[in-house]
Amino acid sequence: MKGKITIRDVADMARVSNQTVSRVINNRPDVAEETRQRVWQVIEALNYRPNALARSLIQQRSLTLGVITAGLQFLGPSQTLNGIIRQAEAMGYSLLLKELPHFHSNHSRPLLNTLLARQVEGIIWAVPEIGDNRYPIDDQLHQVSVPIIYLTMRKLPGVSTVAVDNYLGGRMAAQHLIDQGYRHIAHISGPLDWWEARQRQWGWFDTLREAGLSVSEKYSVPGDWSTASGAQAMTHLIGRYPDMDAVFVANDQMALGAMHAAHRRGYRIPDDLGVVGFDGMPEAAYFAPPLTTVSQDLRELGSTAVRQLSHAIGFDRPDDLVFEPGYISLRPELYIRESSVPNSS
Amino acid sequence: MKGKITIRDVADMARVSNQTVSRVINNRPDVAEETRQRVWQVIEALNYRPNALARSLIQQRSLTLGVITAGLQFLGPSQTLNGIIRQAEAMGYSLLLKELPHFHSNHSRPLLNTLLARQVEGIIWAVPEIGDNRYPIDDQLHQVSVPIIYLTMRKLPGVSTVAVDNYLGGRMAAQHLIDQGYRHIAHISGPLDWWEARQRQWGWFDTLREAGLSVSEKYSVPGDWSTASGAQAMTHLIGRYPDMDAVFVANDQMALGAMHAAHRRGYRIPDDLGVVGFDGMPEAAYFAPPLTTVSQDLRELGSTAVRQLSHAIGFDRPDDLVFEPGYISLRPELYIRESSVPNSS
DNA sequence: CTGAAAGCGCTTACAG
DNA sequence: CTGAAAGCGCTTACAG
Repeated sequence: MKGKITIRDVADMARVSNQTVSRVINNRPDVAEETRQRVWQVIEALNYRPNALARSLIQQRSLTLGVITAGLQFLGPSQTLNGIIRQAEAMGYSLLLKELPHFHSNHSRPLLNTLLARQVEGIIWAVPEIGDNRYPIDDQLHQVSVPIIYLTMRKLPGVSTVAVDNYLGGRMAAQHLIDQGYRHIAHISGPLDWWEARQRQWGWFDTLREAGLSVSEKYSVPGDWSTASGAQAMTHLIGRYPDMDAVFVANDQMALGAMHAAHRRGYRIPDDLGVVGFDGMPEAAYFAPPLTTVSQDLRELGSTAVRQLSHAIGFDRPDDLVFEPGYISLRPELYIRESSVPNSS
Repeated sequence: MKGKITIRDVADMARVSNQTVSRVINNRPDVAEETRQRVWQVIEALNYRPNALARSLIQQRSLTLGVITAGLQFLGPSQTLNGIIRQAEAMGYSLLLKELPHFHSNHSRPLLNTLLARQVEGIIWAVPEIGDNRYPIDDQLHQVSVPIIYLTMRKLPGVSTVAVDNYLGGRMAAQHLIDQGYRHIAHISGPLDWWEARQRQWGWFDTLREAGLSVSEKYSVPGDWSTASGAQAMTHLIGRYPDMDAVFVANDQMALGAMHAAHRRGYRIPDDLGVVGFDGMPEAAYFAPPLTTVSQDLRELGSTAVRQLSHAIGFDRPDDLVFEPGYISLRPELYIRESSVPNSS
């Protein structure tokens, strides 16, 4: 460790007091031009960098946001983080990042405490709602003195949440398959302790039922989001549901596995079997065949969360405005490709 | 903002001095058991959380690492970040995350300054080396008072770097295709201003030349890493290199696009055309056909970087040991699948 | 236009 | 075992 240069060193060398240096680095107007110049020269000569910790301490403002994420090795969480960090930098916030050891972890307390100890001005809880992994947070929510924005979970009163409308996405997928003439539409879901997985499943279920098509929970087989599990689920479905002529798969990766397994069993896609995925990963346009998918804009999800959080923090908000917690729902979009458009139709 | 509880509030309420509270929260032994209990009770009652900023200021220790990344929306950077954060949390470090607006950006200076102002103890430069995007950092390296670990770039004296051996990976891919009996092996590279792309290309080139096979820069077409560009590059190659019987593609996503385009042009994979990718993304095992690929462990890359950085910082290092900057090379691994194993061989 | 004093919320010697 | 004093590196009133 080299001895750090402090504001005192600059002040001494420029023969002014430290608060004149402070005025210079904060671009205050009330400094003689000649003094300003001299101070800047010393700052550059010494390569002085003001200590942001000291500044935060006195200003009671850290300009830092905390993010708690999970499963960063997967596409979704990292897309979301990408959106968060972009928007945060654009708004002048730094990001303190924490990751849960795994999706189901309910050891979020120490992570939350670390963030709060470091005086973050707000927190984004970017962990999908799975089972009761959110309870520890709800539990201590009333003890947390900074605003929290939740991502991707169900509506709760008094809580700010941003989420993609997964139920609508499920409906869009199912409706599209119906429109294309498919009548026996199965589902490969995500793990059913995931809120997102259940929403997509319900969208599929409700749409089929409302259309008067035969539908049953038996026609829905869960995977674990992985390509391998999609292949396995498809094999189960083939055994269980011989009439099946289409399948809505809850993410693109499982859809890839499902198409792979169906192909090996002699199904031609889309003629024997229509397939729709979920997520809109760019590679899906190059699967064999190109995959129809319900696209969700997770980067938009992330940046929306940061904007909401900034409002909730309120430094940029007029004093007479009050932040109202609310639920923001993002609309997914259907990308239609070969996998769901039979040649005969 | 609720009025924050400070150590003074706890001290007053527990009728002790603030340094006794300090002793309790830092688990110092020299506190009477009865006092300790009383203080803890007050801490819990007031839900007191020590301010980490104040602590860092006096202890001259932030327990924070800075990470500069780019392109988090892509698989590679987010895998690497995943490895970094895991290891950082395991070692008790928090992470301050910054992202360059795009890969080529050379506006890294403000990001670096923000990190240093916040007193990070070390920095991981997790940006691939592209063109001269590293120069701004090299430029001010001598002014930076904390250790930096670079990821994924060429060897430089006096600089600590961790990288996958991309040259070796290129060699492994080419050698494997030769071993499988292919003789006219083309290459789809990444953008050639990327160091990684050039390394993989050279590995391919050298291996073919050493094997006495015909090889030329003309047989190498660059893509931009995207699936779409892989398809396009393959179309070019088909026109340019009619004898081609195999291709080494510099990442799995372009390999997907390349297989897609080749398939449309009537090539059967692997019999008419052998294909090897790079990265080892899990989905590659489910491509049509399953893709042989050179796998790189980017999470290992990230965690290795954190371990190195921790050594360089030196709080856990005996005083008589000196940290020697060095170059750590990670070995990739070949996953052999259908796309490169002709049925006739 | 500039500086002496006080303080943000902690920890580190130093007394007793 | 416990507390009064000093200080980490800044900024914020307050004088002049």
